[in-house]
Amino acid sequence: MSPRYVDREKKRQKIVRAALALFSRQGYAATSVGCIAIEAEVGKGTIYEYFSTKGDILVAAVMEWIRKLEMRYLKHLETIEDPVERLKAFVEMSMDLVDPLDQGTARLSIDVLQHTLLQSGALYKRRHLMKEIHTGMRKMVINILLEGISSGAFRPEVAREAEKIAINLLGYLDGISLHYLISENDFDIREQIRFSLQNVIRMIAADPAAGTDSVSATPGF
Amino acid sequence: MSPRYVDREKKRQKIVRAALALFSRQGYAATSVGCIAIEAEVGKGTIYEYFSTKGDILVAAVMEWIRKLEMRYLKHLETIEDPVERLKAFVEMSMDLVDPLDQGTARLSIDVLQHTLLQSGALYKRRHLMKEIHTGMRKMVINILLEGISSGAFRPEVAREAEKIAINLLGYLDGISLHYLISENDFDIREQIRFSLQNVIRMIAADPAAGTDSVSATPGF
DNA sequence: GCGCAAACCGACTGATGGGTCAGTTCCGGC
DNA sequence: GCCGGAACTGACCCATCAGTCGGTTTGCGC
Repeated sequence: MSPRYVDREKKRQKIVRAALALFSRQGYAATSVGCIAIEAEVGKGTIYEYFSTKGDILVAAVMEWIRKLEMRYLKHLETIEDPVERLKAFVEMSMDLVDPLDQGTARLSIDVLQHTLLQSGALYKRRHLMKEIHTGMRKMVINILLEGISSGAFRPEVAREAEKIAINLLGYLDGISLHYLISENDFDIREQIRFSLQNVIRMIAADPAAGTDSVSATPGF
Repeated sequence: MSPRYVDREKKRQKIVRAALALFSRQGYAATSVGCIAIEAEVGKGTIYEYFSTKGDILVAAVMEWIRKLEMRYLKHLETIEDPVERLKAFVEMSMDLVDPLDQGTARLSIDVLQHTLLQSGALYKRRHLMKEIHTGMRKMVINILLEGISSGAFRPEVAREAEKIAINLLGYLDGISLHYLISENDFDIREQIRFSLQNVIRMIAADPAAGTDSVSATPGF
């Protein structure tokens, strides 16, 4: 009575990773459980030893994806001292997700949206997870702002509006990225974001000149 | 030899409307052609007298949806003279699509995104249509800006950046709306947009006081 | 009222794919 | 070496649904 040993957590990971790869390549709907099994090099039945429904695989895959992204953000940001540069870095990382036109990110995002908003979606009953992710990102931005205030880089009054600024910034980044994906190369997303960020920084910076190079008096969003 | 007469265009409309209602209520994937037939009060076979695939129905429904939206925008905007008010009205209309938490709009938008971005999507081969829609909206905003400049409400330098401003504004509106739908009531979208718009207006207005009520010196996005 | 073709219909088909389960393999302990 | 049970497997089951097709209804012209 000593059963065969196997690192279940590791195998689970393998399945999740395979699923994530396929979801981002083909989308959730177009990926069958059989496909995932092949990609993960296990039998289809085995999948169901680790997950009870296809939807559960999606949930696990999405959490894995987000977790990695967050780690990347945090790791990169903590190497940067200057608050203004930090804010720029944050924005740039978001851009990097889509700018070398990466439809994988888009496909994942859209599947997440769909399954969060549809009653029949796999994430619908776990909307709180999505909320928490947003809250996490929001806190990241708020932190940058508050630390910028502490260091004197941003104006103290910013504190009062930090949350609003964060919410708007995150909304903007997602929105412009989506539009970019649809419009393909119709506009230069980096220039758009630079333009926008420049204005944000000019508004929140203690030193009005902080708005980087070529600070024309151009108005902006 | 005189066949039975029927207003094909009208019946087609009926099907499209039924489909649109169901798509916005349940999403495209969860809506079967049989369902559409019932909602439209026709036989399933009849549907295929008017459309050759389910995807074609989606295309028609989306175009109908957008057409109506655009009409509503144009009709409402032309009643407003003042450029600042016009810009505000434009933004407010966008908000009205989601604020009394309307997930129908979201479901439609997401289906559109999905089918535009996925190779297997019904709109993939007609991405140009989606682009054109974006271009149309963009032109609407640019027009407001340019007319505002003509009338002296906005600063002349705005002209140079009008397109960038429009692109960013539209991206922002879509993004913040999506976040709002996911976060449910986590933030006050109207306040967020008011905050953002206030700053935009302050930047582009010729008269710095145009930024409406309570123009604190708060920075913003 | 009759002929005819357009319009309509819903039962049927074929394919797809999520989920199951009976059987097999594997491994550690004795 | 053989027992037990966990781990694994893929053929199978079954629900769903897009799309088809043979048959029916409708209403205009004569």
